[in-house]
Amino acid sequence: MGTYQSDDGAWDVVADRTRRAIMERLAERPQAVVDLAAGLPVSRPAVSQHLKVLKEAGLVAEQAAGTKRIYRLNAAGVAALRDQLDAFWRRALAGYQEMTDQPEGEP
Amino acid sequence: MGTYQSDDGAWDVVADRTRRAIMERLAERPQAVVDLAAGLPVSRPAVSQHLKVLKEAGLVAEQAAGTKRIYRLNAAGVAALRDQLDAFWRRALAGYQEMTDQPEGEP
DNA sequence: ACGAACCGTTAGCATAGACTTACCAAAACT
DNA sequence: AGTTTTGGTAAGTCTATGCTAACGGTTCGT
Repeated sequence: MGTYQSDDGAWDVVADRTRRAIMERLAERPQAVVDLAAGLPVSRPAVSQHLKVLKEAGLVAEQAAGTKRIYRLNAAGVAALRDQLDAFWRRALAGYQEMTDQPEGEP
Repeated sequence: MGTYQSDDGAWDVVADRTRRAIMERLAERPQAVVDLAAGLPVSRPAVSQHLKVLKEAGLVAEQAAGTKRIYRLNAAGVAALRDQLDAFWRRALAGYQEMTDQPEGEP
């Protein structure tokens, strides 16, 4: 009969494989949608939809350049995401840190 | 026409909200299934199914105690998961670290 | 021995969401 | 002006999966 407390929509954004791949490519260098799609196993519209999600989450920023739109990672958004994931680790390992050092899985 | 390279099934495990909640509760203290379900907005079988996933992923370990089964976090598995997520960050921010310091979102 | 508590599993359902196809708009080039 | 390139959006499909309900099994207590 409990409920959740932390509203982490951030996880949903990075939960998707394709979105993570997009982020990695954009980290290497800012790219246009067509360039991203060329390196991914999905169609261009799919990439566009993912970019929309990433943009709404503040993880990427666009910049028009002729007919192309160059997407790049948004430093602030990425940092915020990292914090949110770190927050999970801090909470998930609260009072558990001491055990993490001595890895005792069942042999 | 590209393809993915990193097979990260680890993300799927933590992608679910309920599973993350279970991990956090188990970090506080090892608990039985019924206790976990009492603190979560889902039924007991749902918790059982999530625990199965977590167990197969090596994130939790069970220990029979009478009719109850006490679940606890598995230190080794949790550490491995953390490493896998960190690997994403290292890759996602390769050659991008220098920008992270100067947060310049569009105003 | 009977009942109660705890739990895993199955079947079935329902929703979310990722993808493709198709269409339309805007900018640049010839 | 017409064509090409780029890309956002809409509509529709389909798969994955999280959930509940129902059942059976095991252990403890009386």
